[in-house]
Amino acid sequence: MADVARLAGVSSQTVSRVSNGYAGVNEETRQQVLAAMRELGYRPNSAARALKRGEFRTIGVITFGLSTTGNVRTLEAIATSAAHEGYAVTLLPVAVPTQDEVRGAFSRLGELAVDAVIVILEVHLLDAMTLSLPPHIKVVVADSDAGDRYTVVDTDQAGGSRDAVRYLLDLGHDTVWHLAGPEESFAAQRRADAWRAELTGAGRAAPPPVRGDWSAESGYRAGLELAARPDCTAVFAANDQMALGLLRALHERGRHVPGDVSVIGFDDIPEAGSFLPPLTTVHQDFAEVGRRCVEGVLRQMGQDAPEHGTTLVPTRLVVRDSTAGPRRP
Amino acid sequence: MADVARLAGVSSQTVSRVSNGYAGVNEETRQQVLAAMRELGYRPNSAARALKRGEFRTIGVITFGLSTTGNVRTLEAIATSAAHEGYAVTLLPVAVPTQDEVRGAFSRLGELAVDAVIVILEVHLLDAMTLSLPPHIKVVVADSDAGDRYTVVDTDQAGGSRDAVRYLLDLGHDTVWHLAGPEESFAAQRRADAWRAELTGAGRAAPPPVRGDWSAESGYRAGLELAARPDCTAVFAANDQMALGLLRALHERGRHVPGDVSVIGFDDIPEAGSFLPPLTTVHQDFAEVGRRCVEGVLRQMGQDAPEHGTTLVPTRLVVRDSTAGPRRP
DNA sequence: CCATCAGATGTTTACGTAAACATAACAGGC
DNA sequence: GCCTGTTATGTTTACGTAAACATCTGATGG
Repeated sequence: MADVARLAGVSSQTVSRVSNGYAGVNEETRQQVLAAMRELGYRPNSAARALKRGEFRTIGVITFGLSTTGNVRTLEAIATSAAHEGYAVTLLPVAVPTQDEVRGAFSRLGELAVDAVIVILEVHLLDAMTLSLPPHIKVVVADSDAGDRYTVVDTDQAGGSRDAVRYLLDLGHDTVWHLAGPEESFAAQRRADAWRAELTGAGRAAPPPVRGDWSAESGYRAGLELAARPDCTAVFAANDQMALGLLRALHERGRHVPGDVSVIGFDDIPEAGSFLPPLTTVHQDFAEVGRRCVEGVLRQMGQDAPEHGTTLVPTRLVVRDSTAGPRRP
Repeated sequence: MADVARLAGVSSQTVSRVSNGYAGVNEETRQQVLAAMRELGYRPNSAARALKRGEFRTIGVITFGLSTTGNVRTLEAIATSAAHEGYAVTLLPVAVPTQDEVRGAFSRLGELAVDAVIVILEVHLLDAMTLSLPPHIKVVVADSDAGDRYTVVDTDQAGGSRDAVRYLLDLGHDTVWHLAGPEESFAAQRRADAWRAELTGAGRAAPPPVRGDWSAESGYRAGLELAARPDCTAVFAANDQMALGLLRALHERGRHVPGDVSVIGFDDIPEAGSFLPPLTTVHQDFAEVGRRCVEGVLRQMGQDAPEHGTTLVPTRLVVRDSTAGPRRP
């Protein structure tokens, strides 16, 4: 900066003003400074800036694995929104979802150049580490429940699930089976609860849910069980990957979809429309979730006190070819 | 830091020494300083550190969309390896893959707190922007060709493709059709070239390739074309998503897989084993690619001059149920 | 018994920037 | 003609850290 100032024949402060787009700089001077910057290939040093301004213009994102579609799409939206607001995004991967690992991520975070954090993690992993966060850092939690402690942004898991169940009931099925996600998952929990609530509300008996771990493979195994039950004519799978495995199992066992069994998934991954048959599923607006996370974080940065409360992003049922009315004898 | 020093009754320099794990500090003093740190909730300020040390311990990753499986898995591996080496990862998403967008990302990068960059992008988007990078920043390019200018880490696209084609030929097919990726993609190009080379090498005629855009939907459309050709008994799809669409098209047209048509994909996405039928595919070791990217970047940071040259990560053919010998009349 | 040296700690300084304050030049009003 | 206010620019300082250098203490050996 000093070099630029010297070359342009001005003070370093004027260079700073130009570099920050300050108003009160003579146009002629401004051009000279800009020319000097170009000539010397000047780049403002962001460390010095951060030091001086006391903020990094960076948001940290803690997430467990980028393996699940949802996390990735949310992350992408976060990165895009953040970039749009002039913020960078720093990634904090948590290798294994244990308390220790999460604690480690949070403590690394403590010495990281970050103004705020967005957490995409199951809440039960989050409990212990609240304290270890530097107090001025703002937090938003995605896809979890902690509305009493943090700002939370989440897909309307319950609404989407109820829509799915109701759609199947409206088609004439007596009841709807559920291929649930892993027990530890809050999202899985919510989807299962809503499924049960909707059935109960309609006066139907809820069959025992079958549990998977989100993977297509686990959906296949669960599907083999379900295929063996002739009274199973409709299944609500907690995500599309498991639905894929389910479709394979049903196919192998000669149960036709949607003739014999209707299947609905959750997420609407890009491939869902190319399954055999194309999958009816609950569309999640991950982009919106990401956007609102960034929004929440920025809003908090404008204030002094943290917020709490939950924002729900609505879902939409996408009807394709894996659902039909039951075959009546 | 000054507060900690005061409370512990030492100089700030000693605090710095403790905070950096320097050897020559009396154990007793050390404990006092640590106690003071705890009491005051001291966190080293990373901006000041970066300013003083002249490095950020951060790697930037420029990538177009996180939509494609490969990019994400590579990114994940990069983040994990980097964390392991004490580096953070900053994400620079490129919204639309145009020269302008990429140029924008690179210029944002210029003022970003980053020591090195890993670029996961098709090279043809990269050409113009070489200059705009601050000279001291190290670059590694993944999944692209620029071995003459940068360090490149890539999957052995050619090897994997040749394996796939040879496997199909060995099963007895006369030739292998190709469902190619988009023209602009370097990876697609390489896979197509290798496919053609292997066929030619075996003295077979290469049928005209059908082009998709990586999406399952495009694979479906291409599949409808291929299904109409009775002489098509084996297809090598440039990725698993397109293979999925292809399977659907073949199924709809009553062409049995693998009875009538054999299909091989590329990537080995987690769902590939749950396709109908489970997909034979070329496994890519994304984790290894990511690891080597980080390694390459760190190696360069130890040196003054940039490197160039290409590292290839081998692939592995995973045989499942979508391939078989041709049905001989 | 003193020179020498190693270990432990303190002092000074600089990293690059921008806020706060200071200065200079000039225009307009009385 | 002088005071006031505005605009453009310069000077000083502090952000939090760590390298370089300085100092102090006590031990060792000739």
